[in-house]
Amino acid sequence: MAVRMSDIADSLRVSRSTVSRVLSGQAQKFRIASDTAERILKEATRRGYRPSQLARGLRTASTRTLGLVVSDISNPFFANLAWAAEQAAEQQGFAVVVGSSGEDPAREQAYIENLRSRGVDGLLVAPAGGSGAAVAHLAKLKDERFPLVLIDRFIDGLPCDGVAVENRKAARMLTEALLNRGARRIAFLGGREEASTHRERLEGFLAALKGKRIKHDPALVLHGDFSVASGQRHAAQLLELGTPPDALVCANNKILIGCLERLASAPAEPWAALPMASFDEVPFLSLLRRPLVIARQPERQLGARAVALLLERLKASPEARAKSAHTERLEVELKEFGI
Amino acid sequence: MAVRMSDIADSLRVSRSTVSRVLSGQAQKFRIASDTAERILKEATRRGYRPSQLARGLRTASTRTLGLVVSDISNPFFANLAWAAEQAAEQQGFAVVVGSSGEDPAREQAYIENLRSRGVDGLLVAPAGGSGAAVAHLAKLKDERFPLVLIDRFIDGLPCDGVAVENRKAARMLTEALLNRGARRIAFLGGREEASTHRERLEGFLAALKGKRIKHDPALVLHGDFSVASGQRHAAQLLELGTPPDALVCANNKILIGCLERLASAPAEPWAALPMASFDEVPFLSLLRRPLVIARQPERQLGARAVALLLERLKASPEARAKSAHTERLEVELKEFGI
DNA sequence: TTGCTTTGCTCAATCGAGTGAGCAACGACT
DNA sequence: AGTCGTTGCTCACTCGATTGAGCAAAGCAA
Repeated sequence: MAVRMSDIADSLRVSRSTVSRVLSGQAQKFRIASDTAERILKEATRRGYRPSQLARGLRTASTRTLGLVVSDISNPFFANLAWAAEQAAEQQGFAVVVGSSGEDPAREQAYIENLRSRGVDGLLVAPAGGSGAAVAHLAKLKDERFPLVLIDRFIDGLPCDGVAVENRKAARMLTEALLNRGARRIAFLGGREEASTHRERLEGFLAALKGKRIKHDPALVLHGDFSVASGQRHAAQLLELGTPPDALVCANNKILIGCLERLASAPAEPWAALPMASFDEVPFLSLLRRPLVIARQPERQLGARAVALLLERLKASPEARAKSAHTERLEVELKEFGI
Repeated sequence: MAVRMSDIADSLRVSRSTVSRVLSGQAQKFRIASDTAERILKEATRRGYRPSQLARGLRTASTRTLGLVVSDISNPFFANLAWAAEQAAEQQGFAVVVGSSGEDPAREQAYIENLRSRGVDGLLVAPAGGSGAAVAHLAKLKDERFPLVLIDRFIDGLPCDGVAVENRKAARMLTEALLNRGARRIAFLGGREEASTHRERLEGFLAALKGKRIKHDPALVLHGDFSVASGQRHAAQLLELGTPPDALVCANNKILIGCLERLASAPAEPWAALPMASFDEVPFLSLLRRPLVIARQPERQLGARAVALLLERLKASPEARAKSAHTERLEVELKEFGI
């Protein structure tokens, strides 16, 4: 169906090798007459030749493709991350194939297997997280020296290249912003306990309280997953409390959304004007007329740096690939909303 | 590096053909002794054999992969669509590779070329739209009888399988909802003029006005693209108007977001309580305390139906592929918010 | 004329899996 | 003993591109 190299070779009465060399820009190196090269290029364009990446990948063991597995593509944070990664990769002539694990380690593993059998040259993974069996497939990648860069989240005991934000510091700053407003009884609406982002953000939260010598009420520290539903459950749980909190910290945007949705139908006092802090942006937070602090993660930078790290590993010699893990932490930007 | 068929064949002292036949479930058909088959399966599992999709795809000219090109993956509408398509395809043993064109026909074309050279069996495309050169690559696909299903948007003069919602009807219903609230001077905040979604929604809007014998003010019909920035520009433009509108219809969620953001700093009268209607959901619309009607598109159904149509075409014989285009229109669900 | 270099290509193997054709061994039947 | 059918495999080509090795022709020098 499609035009092949041999079609071009045949109709120009040259060998496939010559065509291949011209089309891969090696004409000079192999002293192909510039006249021949020109004819080949012209013919290739005329017939709309498109090389089969399958054949090329099979032969060269490289597809110039990266795999990206995020935990939830419907979260704009990851969508933007994916977009940024794609742009960064494209500049180096690499394509990116994106998959979403839905926070399920089994799906994540299936996706990774799938991508590898498709011959991706390297992987970017925002791991669903966990430990033991849930991350065994990631450990295996590392054993096999398969180029892997973690993004957004890390795995305990798996030293590996990776890029994430300063979660601890950011959470601490968010919490301190609330403390400075006079809050003393702050709740933490967390995500998946297994996720490093959850744990680091919780640590930052606790550190801020400790800094002000405030003992925290364990009933105010909640976890679930990073979903809207989880945010709703958290809010519902807080509404049951005898003594309500006087401020909230949400571990990500979806939790914030769920929480706000649930609180909408709560008694105005004290819930309507409760100061809140959260990671990640959400459309029109500014319209909510609520005291709100947001830690904006630099998605574009995260994506671009992760791709850069991965490409660096790809270029490195196999021996060099065993070198120590290089992890980067990017700064967040704090944004204040509301009255 | 990875385990190959011949590795298994060698260590079991059988031929690669036998291994291939066993692993592809053709053991019965080729009368492979069940003992041999068992040994092969066991060895394959033990060594963690993962077939090379590159080699397989090259040989069989099928990768059991579908390509999906959306116009903006950072829009949750498309993200959900992609997710739904992926789930639907997976059930039939197909994988989906997603790409985002960013509403740029040239990027869209590049993406499609790329996916085809990677050997996808078929394509789902939400076209950036336009006409002439901007859609020539889609027309070419059709000429070549390459399996293609449009999704969300159609192309004028390109009869082609596709799935979208009842845009006209939905826009008309949205507009009528505003008219029933007493609005008489309604503005339409559109998207890309080239997109069929824009045009159909505009038609529905105009039809509703006509139904009430209201002559529309051309100054109230705006277009740009389907972005937040565009929504902001639309709102700014309306703010300049001598006679402000008394209600708004937005062509999609991003325009709605941009518009609301811009209106936040507008004089309360009459902007604060302006009734609005829009396509697509956005988080916590319910919290906005604004009269608001939303046409929710059934993303899951859209994705699932599109995949079903595409797989149907794939199964069809090449001759049957020339059969007339089959387009489906799904119903939207209207949701009311606000006071 | 012989020998060497340079130019400009071609040959053929290779990547990993799929597949039509074929074939040896064995039992059964005439 | 010869023929046939069945069982259980193997052989070798193929997909489309890449690549090391090799080779004919032309140019040039001795």
